[in-house]
This record gives sequence, structure tokens and C-alpha cells, in this order.
Amino acid sequence: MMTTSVDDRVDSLLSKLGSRITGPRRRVARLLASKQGSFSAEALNEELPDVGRATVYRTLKLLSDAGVLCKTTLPDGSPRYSIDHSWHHHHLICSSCRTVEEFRHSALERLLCEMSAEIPGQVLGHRVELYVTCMHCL
Amino acid sequence: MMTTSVDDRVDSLLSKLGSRITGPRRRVARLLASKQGSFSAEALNEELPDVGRATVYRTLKLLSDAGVLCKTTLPDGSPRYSIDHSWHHHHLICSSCRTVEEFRHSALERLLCEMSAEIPGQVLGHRVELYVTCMHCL
DNA sequence: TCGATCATTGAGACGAGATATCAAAATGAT
DNA sequence: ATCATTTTGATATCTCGTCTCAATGATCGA
Repeated sequence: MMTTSVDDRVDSLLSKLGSRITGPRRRVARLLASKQGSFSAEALNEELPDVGRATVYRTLKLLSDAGVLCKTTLPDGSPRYSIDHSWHHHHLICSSCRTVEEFRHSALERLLCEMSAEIPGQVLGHRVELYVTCMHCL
Repeated sequence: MMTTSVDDRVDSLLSKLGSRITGPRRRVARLLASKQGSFSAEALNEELPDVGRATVYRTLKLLSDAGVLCKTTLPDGSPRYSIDHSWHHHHLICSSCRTVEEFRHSALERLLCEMSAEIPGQVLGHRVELYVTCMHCL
């Protein structure tokens, strides 16, 4: 097994951030590692009855700021988290099952980059979301 | 003056929608007409102490559904409303002053339309947001 | 113009998602 | 092992809304 354990990766991330390695943070991270697709903070919270609500939210924020997680807002305004696979990407959001998927599109990036030059002020970043009915729901 | 009064326009919109023309709805609409840029529902509510909270939110929803208003979510998740100038558009959001501005870009639309063909599932719509520091804040 | 009907209102309860407070517990540098 | 500093979690609080329901008021037909 060449695979580093989840705990090892979390430990090194946390120390890189200058944050302490604690039990609750590991428990949140382990649960995240077992997830795929998108999930709500509240769902995680319910799956971790022995970790305080505030700590779940704090850890989610910590990991989002660190770029490990990605926070998206569904069209109705409800927030979803997903693992950030660490390249710049955008989201396909299924209006039916509310699943969030990543996608990348180089032509789109290029165009957005070109557009930035035309826009007054300084462009800091962008977000693109496509609302779809996914194959599974069709 | 060729200008139709706000009340007249609101009246005709409401009857087109099959909704009743009421005092509270007029008061909300008048305030909206005096606004420029983006605003939060709560701010409107505070400026209309004689209109019930529920009614403010209901009217905002009514007008959003009717396409008169446009609801956006700032990166931090807080919602903003703005007058929808009634063509498909996207948003420039100033990260500093949180102002929301509309923009249109035909090449971007064309590309997004082309992309829809490549994407598995059925594309229903899209949203593009550019985060900027606006001229005013620079 | 007058009622009858039915949409609308507003006070307040409720709910989701999230942050603030603060005493107690855990971490980790020494 | 010590101790300053972080972190935790119970709870209160906040924001943005929706729901309920009795009272009100707009509209339409006679």
C-alpha cells in the first residue's frame, strides 16, 4: 500500500496551516474522506453526534479556506460542500437530485480570461454554474 | 412628461399576473423604483415599517418570479436583490463594496450554448459571476 | 352601489444554516 | 510535567425566510 492514511494527510495539512491536530477535526476529516458528491453541513453534523455543531462548521470553514473543500450555493440558496479536486473548475448542478459535479472547460477559461481585460475594475475571480437535469434523472 | 408613473406600471404588471393591486404592494414597488444597485430584503423591510415582514418577502418573491427583480447570492452566501433589466445577463460583484452590476457578453453566451451540447444530461440554464474590485473601490 | 367571495395582510411562531460567547478541556512547546 | 494558547461544545443569537391563521380589503356580479 502506497496510500497515505487519511489521518496522516489531515495531520500534515493542519500543521501546514498552523492549526492543532485534534480528535474532532480528525473525525470530521475522516467522514469527509468517505464522502463523494456534495453534501450539506447539517447532514455531516447529524452523522457526527459526538462532535459539536460549532466545531463541524468551524472545520468545514477551515478546510474550505484551505482549499480542501469547495462551497457552492444551489439556485434556491442552500449551501453545499464538496471535495475540491484542487484544480480550478466549475459546477454542473442537477436541478432534480441537487447533485453537484465538477467540470473544466479550457475554452471557457480562455474566454473569461480575455473578458477580464475588457471589464472596468480589477477582476479577482469568477464562478460558472450550469443547471442541468443529469443523465441519472432523465 | 411621457413617463408612466410607477403606480401605473405596477398596476398593469399585477393585473397581468392576475394578482390584486394593494397598498402594501405599491409601497414596496415604490421603494424598489427609488433604488439603484443591489439591496438586501432585510434593508427594504426596515425602510418599510408599516408593511409586514412577510409581505415584503412575499412581494419580493412575486416580483422575482415575474422577472422584475433578480436575486443573486454573494460569495459569502448572503442574498441580494436588484432590478432586472429584463434581458439575460450575468453579474459583476464587487468583493469590496458588495455592489452587484449586470453585464452581458454575446461571445460568452455563444460559448455556453455550444458547451451545452457537449454536456451529458439536459442543460436548463447557467449562471456566471465575476468577482471584481470595482473602479469606485480601487 | 352593495354584498359575497376570495386573495392578501400582518403578527408571530417556526426552521435552516450559520456565527458568537465563554467556561472547560485538550494540545504541544519547553 | 508545566503552562500558555487553542480548541471545544452547549447554548444563545443572528439572518433570511416560510407558515399559520384570523382579520382585512380588493374585485366582480347583480
